[in-house]
Amino acid sequence: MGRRKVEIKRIENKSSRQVTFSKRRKGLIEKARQLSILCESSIAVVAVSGLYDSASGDNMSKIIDRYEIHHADELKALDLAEKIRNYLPHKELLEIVQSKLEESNVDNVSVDSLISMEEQLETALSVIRAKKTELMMEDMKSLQKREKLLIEENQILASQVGKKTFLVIEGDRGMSRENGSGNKVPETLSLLK
Amino acid sequence: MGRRKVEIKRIENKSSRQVTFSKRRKGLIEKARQLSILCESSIAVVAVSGLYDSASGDNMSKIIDRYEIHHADELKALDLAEKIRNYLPHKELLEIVQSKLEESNVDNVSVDSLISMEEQLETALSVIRAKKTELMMEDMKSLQKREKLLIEENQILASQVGKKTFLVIEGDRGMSRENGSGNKVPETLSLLK
DNA sequence: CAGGCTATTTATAATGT
DNA sequence: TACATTATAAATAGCCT
Repeated sequence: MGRRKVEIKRIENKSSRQVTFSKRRKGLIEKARQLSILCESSIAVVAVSGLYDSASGDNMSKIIDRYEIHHADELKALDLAEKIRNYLPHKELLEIVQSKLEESNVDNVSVDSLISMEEQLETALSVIRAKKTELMMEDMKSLQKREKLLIEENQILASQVGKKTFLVIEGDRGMSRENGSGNKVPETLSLLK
Repeated sequence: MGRRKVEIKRIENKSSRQVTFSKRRKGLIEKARQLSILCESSIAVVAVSGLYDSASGDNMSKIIDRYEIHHADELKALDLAEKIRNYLPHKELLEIVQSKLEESNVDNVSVDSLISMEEQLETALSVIRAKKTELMMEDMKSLQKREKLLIEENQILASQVGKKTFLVIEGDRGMSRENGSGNKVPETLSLLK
């Protein structure tokens, strides 16, 4: 529907991608709205763009903040700050089209359809949660791997200077609870201090 | 996009509505899929059509079954069976487009975007839940109202025949737990038995 | 009713401002 | 960088089978 036909594949150029996202999102929402009115249905559209731009350092802190990482005792991460920079924030949006939900009267609205929607959203939620956990676990593993390598390297260096190796970890589970909002990434870990 | 322009308002004719729902639903899903690929985003579309056809009597029983009604002690309903028939089932559907969620690697997928999506679905859920509760409350109120009228009427009749009025309620909270699946609506209440 | 078929309307890609 | 324009692709309303 434009000057030329476009292939459906990832748009590499970042700004074009952003522009297309805005335009098509608008279209999608409008279509959902129309459908909900025309066919008296309840439609939810949840779109999260995966635009990984403009990193802010304490994003990961917030994530850890909000979600207790149950493998925290395995999280003996080196250079958490660098890792954090790999987590890029995103643009997000939520649109819920619920035209029908407003005009209901007791006898002809199906409570059951709302219950279905609830259940379906629950299903969507569990998919999202499962994927989130999986990705976080992957991150944990890669952190552990890097840590292990660095510890080894460190031990070699330490033996060369005839000193004992200390690994000092601050925070861990509770570290970003207090200073997680708006500040720079705290120095969470010091090696060989 | 058709032979003529259509106004965006409820389609009264049931079968046209159904046809339009199918066609436009398909279009909506396709749009969502394209957007998710083009812009590397995660999109969930949840559509519940509000087609209130083909009533089955124990629908309400199932609802009550699944959801504890905390106002059950107010639920001194008369003729629950009739009420149940006002709850009509529906067609439902769920489509989750998650093309991006599949091809992630640790460093360039935003865990945070998944968390956002989770949070947004939670938001959508609470809207749905709130509406569900509201509708159920409305139903409870109307049941109570009808009950009150009937009790009054009943008392008048009773006094006319010089008898005392008994209101016997069976089940209540737990009533449909055991026999809620596939059976006819149980006689839950007897008046003046 | 489900599945094609076009005449049209609508969405939007590229471009202009 | 964001917003308006417009040529073109895509969606779909009404028909038809």
